[in-house]
Amino acid sequence: MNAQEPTGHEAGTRERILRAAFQLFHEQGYHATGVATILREAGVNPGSMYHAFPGKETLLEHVLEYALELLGPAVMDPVEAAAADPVERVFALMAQYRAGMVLAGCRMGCPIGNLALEVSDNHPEARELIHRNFAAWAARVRGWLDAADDRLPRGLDRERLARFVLTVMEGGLMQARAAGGLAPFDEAVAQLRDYFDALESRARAEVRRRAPRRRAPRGAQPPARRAPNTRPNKEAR
Amino acid sequence: MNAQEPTGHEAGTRERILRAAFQLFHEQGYHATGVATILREAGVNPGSMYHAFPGKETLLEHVLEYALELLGPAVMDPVEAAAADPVERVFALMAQYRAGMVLAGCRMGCPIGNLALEVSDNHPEARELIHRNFAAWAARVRGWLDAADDRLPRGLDRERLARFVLTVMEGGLMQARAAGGLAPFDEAVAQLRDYFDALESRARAEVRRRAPRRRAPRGAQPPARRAPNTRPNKEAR
DNA sequence: ACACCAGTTGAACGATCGTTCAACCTCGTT
DNA sequence: AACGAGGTTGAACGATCGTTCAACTGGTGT
Repeated sequence: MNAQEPTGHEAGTRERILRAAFQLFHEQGYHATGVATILREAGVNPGSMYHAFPGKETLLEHVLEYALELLGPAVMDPVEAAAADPVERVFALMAQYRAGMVLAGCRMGCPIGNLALEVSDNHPEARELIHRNFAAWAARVRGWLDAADDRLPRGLDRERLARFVLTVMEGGLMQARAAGGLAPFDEAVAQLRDYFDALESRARAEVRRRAPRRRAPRGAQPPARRAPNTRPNKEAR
Repeated sequence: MNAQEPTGHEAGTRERILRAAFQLFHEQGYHATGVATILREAGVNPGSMYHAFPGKETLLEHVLEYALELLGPAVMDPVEAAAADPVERVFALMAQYRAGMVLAGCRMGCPIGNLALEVSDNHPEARELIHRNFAAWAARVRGWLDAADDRLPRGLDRERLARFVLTVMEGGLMQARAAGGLAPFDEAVAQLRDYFDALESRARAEVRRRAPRRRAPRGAQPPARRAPNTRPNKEAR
């Protein structure tokens, strides 16, 4: 498709518009961002933009597709590289969003979450794309939870738990922005950690009940216990 | 201060503007709502509005104060009336927000949460008021959790748990709006219920460890156990 | 040399934005 | 009856909104 990958600072018009719009929508929101600002930031004239995109609404949709493409390489891959343990990856992901908030001075938060509350009601196409972003985010987390299968309770709905992780993160970021500080986010993450500890503890109790006194039942392989203090990253708070 | 309480449909200009603005900000967001729309909905002329409020930004602040005043009588009091058990009040509160979403066709969500992500970055006064709304919300929940003292683990930070409840609700509402359906919200609430069950279970285990075999230690009063299936309201999912 | 066309330019458009203000109405007080 | 104060009226303002379009540029195919 693309002749040369425009990874550097020299990118095509379309890409420059998408980047500028993504950043500005994230910083100020969709309605608060004027087309003129996007054009100035991207160094592009109105005609060029309307040659690439039919209008501002369509631009929003393409920005959301752009965010979906970036989700893996820019968000999830670094987290997987930073933490190997599947459960710790969940909290490394939290730490990464936290770091983004610190860099921005406790502003902005999650670009998708912001747009979700601003435009999803009156814009069906955007709503669908936001939903796809959330779904992709949760699917990646769900993969980690599946990898931690043996440390979680048997009947646990891991898909639901993955979405719950997203729930906690978005809710935590919202309160952090309202408070003007990261304390609410850190506390939400700490509470989530407590919940995960409870889940792992419950799973251990299940195993104990299943194999009560080193008398292994039929076909029960040893549960491959890990060191109890396996927490590579420093806890969020 | 007020000669007669304007509870009925005949209210003063100020009140009508506040109501219309509150509803419209909730439905469409702050930037997407034009002053002209507020005026039309409130049946008021621009001069009158600018006689009551210096401008749109100040109006937003007064709307947030208005929401803070309404939080008790319109949100929390009905929940306390609907459920007596302190923990069930938490989930009755969730059910009330859920009912609001159903009435609105899975739109809108929490008025404060929406504004939190839209304006808190570029509007310090509004940010502070949003923070106060969240704090008041969590304080009320915290009161319930304090009342359930004996059913929760000893060292539990109930203030933090109350904010966590808010976190889960806001995150759940966000995903529900993105999905266009209440399933994500219901699942988030179910997951929160699971967490509360784990907490109550942990508390019971603590009590058991403290009083191992009906041999009460010094100064340990019986923990006043409740019936295990005390769940007056039907669960969210 | 010419046609062609994707892409760019920037002035200009009508609509809507939030806001202003001089005139006006409606009271209670004197 | 005269007055002043609190509140209302609605036309109008400049700024900005998202968008259009005729003219132009640079590169490619023939």
